Amino acid sequence: MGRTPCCDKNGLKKGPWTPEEDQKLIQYIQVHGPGNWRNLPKNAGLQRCGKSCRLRWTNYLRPDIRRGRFSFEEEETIIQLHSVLGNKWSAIAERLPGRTDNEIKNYWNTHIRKRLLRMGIDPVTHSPRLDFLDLSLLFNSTQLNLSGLLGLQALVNPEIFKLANSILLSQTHENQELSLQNQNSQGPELLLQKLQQNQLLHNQSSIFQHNDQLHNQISKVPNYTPQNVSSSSSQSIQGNMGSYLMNGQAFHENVISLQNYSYSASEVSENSTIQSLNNNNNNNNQNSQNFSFDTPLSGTEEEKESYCSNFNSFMKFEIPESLDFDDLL
DNA sequence: AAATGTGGCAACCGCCTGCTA
DNA sequence: TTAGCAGGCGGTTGCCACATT
Repeated sequence: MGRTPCCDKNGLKKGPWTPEEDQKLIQYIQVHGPGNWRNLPKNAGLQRCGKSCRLRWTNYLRPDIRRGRFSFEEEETIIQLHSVLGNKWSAIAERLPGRTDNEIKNYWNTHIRKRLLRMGIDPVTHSPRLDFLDLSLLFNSTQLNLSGLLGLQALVNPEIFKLANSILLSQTHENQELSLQNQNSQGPELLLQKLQQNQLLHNQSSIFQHNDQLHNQISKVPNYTPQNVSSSSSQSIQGNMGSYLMNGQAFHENVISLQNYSYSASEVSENSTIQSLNNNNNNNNQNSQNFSFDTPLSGTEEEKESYCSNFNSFMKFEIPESLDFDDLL
């Protein structure tokens, strides 16, 4: 009838391991090898549960464990794998030699997750967050094409948004040089000039900023009135901008520097389960017709964090190829 | 200098799956 | 056949160190 219990939990020690206990465990496994965790504590002279021994060995004492700071490559790998596998830490750990699932899980929760949030990326869906953004402003813009631009790159690049905003303000003041009638063909050039003038292209570390800052800036854009949004025109501008930004810089058009880092809303389930990556942009038009923008301005933190999955197909977002997360902080 | 807050991480908890007696 | 355990896994907790007030 079944196996006998692995251990009698009464009287067994819990809590942090002492160096002496570590030494006993190491010495025993060096002689007998890992495994048979049920009998290991007794044989090794440890007052620990076999489960605790296994955990200590696999997460800390194993000789092949790499300690220390995660490299950028490791971070990138983790993000990529997480976008595919979700919280399957053991599966992710298999692809990161020397790293344990526990270590990766901790690193995700304490570093990467927070950084993604600061960057305006939902760590669950790996899509942009617009938590506090009043999206109606974007859709109601009189500056159709520019608003499309704002809704794309600018959502993760407040500097570009500032620039676009300044253009709008210029137009408001009847600055003919920045006539928005020419935005489709000349807007990107003007933007580029502005960008270069402001040396924005040389300030990679300022690319991502907090959403509330973005929201504040959007609020400054004057005189919005309703107008349809053409995703194709948005794509056009985005493409141009992508080209400009890519020119000698660290952006990839069509996203995905942390490779294939682009999703569409239709492929993100309601419970934020990651279902796929590597989506092309063909779904953008149809997806943009099916949105429900119930901005959770008064929702819980979790709701706010998971919000935005519906917004993905409206926009692409980009991550600098050589982005160093630490530089963003 | 002390109190309080925050972040990082090791370890535990509880559930699930597969195995075994 | 099946009850029940071992091992594995993800989520969570709690301690400690450091930062801030």
